Amino acid sequence: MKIGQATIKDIAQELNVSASTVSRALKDYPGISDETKRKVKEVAKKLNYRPNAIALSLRKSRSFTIGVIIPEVVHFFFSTVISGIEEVASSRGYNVILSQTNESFAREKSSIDTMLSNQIDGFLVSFSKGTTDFEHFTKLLDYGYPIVFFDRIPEIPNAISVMVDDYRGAYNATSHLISQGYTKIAHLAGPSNLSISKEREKGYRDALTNHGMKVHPELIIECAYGTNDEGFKVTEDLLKNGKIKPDALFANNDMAAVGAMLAFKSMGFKIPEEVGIVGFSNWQFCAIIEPSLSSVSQPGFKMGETATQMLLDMIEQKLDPASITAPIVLETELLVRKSSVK
Amino acid sequence: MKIGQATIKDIAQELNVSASTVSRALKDYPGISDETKRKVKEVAKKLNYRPNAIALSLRKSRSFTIGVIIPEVVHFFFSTVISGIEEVASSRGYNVILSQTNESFAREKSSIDTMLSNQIDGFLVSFSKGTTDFEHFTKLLDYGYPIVFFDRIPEIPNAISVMVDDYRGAYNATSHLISQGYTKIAHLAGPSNLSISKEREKGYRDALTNHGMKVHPELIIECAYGTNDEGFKVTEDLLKNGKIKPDALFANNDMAAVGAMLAFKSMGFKIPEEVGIVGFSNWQFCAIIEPSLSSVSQPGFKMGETATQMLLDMIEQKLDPASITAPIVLETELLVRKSSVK
DNA sequence: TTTTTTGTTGCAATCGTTTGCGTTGACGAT
DNA sequence: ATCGTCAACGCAAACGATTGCAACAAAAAA
Repeated sequence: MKIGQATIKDIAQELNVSASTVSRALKDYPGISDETKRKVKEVAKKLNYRPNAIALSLRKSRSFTIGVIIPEVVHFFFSTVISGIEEVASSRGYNVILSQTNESFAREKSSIDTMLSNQIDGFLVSFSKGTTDFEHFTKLLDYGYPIVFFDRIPEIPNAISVMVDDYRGAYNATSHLISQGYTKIAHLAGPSNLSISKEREKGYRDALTNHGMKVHPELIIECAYGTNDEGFKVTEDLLKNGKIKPDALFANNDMAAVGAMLAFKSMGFKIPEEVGIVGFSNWQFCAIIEPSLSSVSQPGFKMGETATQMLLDMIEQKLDPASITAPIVLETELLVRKSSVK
Repeated sequence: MKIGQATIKDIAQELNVSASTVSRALKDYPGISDETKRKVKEVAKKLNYRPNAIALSLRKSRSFTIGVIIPEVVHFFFSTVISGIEEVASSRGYNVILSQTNESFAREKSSIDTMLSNQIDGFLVSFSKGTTDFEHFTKLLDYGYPIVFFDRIPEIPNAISVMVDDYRGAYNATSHLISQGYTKIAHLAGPSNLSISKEREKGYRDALTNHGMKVHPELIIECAYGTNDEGFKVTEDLLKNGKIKPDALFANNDMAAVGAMLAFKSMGFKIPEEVGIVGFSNWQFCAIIEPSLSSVSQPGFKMGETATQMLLDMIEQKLDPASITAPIVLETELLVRKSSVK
């Protein structure tokens, strides 16, 4: 009495033909009379026949399902990426199975394991902050298993990845602050084991240097969590105890930027008149807070789309992984709002 | 050369026993000598054996996978729910396959179809705004297919659903505005075909009535999209062309509330001194905008957890759907911030 | 020694579908 | 009458795992 239970055999029985004939008739194979094809299709429709994808997967060792490994779902950028992934996957007839690691290495590994048992056709991965050992990925890559990394990309050979131009985004953001006349620009950096953090910091440093300004290491502070509170605390601490008082700040992410903004405000600084701030990611709230927060927008949706297209092309052998030698880089856009314009 | 390719047969061959023996040995069935069990497990580990979940699904007609149908992923509340779903599912050994409908009825139907072919064990559904015909659900329910609806729940018999107490949330929010001395409270309502919108509007109306205030229909405006811009526009229009000028506003969702807030500000009103505002959902930005936005927080994570627990219990026959006669209602919490305190 | 019991293991079917190959019968050509 | 051709279809194995039943040996009971 279960749903969609009509099988090829049921159709076969009803018409007194063999299962093979039904299978071929449904797929318009040659060697089946038009008459039979007609009848088979008719009965199939009558019985509401729906091919059993599981049986198909078993036969073909293909599941038409891709696995997405992501640190957290409740995150504006990542949810945007997921959205892009889902759009492309479903339009190309693939299912998306989702697993969030909550930034835990152990969960990342076990997720991959269970997905492998489910005969996933390929992986879309943004690894967790806790991941420093990449053997579970390299092993798969060695076997030729299709994987596309996005946003957080590993430093391993032959890995296919899609990223945004973090360096240039950070460079532009910092240059913008400089052009506005701010002179002592601090940086709230991200976790140092993520390449995106390093790239952003490098962009920040190079922008200063290229504009003839000095880089003060004490103005670069790592925010491991990237939360509102953390941004507030480190900024407050910097203002109270630091030797150099910054008059601007470029943050690795928007949440930290907001925290910093609140800290500056609570210490009596006026934004943007006295202090300029720029964030990264362009979360939804950037436009609606007071003052509105300038930010580097990342094309999350496009990243999801691009990564998925590539993965599916690899799965369907339309794309040779060896032909991709460098990460795909998507451009960012600096959205200048009130928080950084004097 | 594919990964995880070692099958039960490979183990069997290596030890010169039959596949059945291996299967039983791995599951510690009685009737297999300890010696054999030991050897089998040893070889299994050596070959990195991983049971093929697809083959298992076919055999047992169970996929240990649940399907989640959701209007959109890029939405704070829904992403929170997904997070809760994922936590419970993975802790109980289930996979989550995700599909977003983008509020389209057609996609909702086709998603369900493909998931059915994938032998999904059950559904977690929040249907789209475009859904008015529920036959695709009732048909499944009639067959005893496990479904749990969340947040947006249908008015069909025997449906199991989890919702938040929208009525009480709205009632409390409105009462709070009244207690602060606001007298002409407007309401930005949600799409009228969603029960959550109706409940919230009802809570708003009842709060007014019970406090001896009149309900002015011209102060209730439907916002079909619930966006920032829409909230801004309708509020601006209300202030410019409306007969009654509101001095407070309760919005069906936070985005619209922010839009309204910006509209009030742009017309020169001071918040909260002259105008009080309360939103719904407690999006992340509520706490960081200026003034911070009072809002009714919905337990999204808990909703995901609860719905998933129930679904899995139904799937595993630990819960008889017939024993659930009313929707499960989760409590909301009114978070009072600056936007509504004179 | 014969029979029964017990402990281990294998055979084969099953889940739903696909597919290489063999079979059947009709028909035209010789 | 015999052969070859061809269209139309069926058989059976395969994908990987599970499981009822049968089989077989050795050990215990008769």
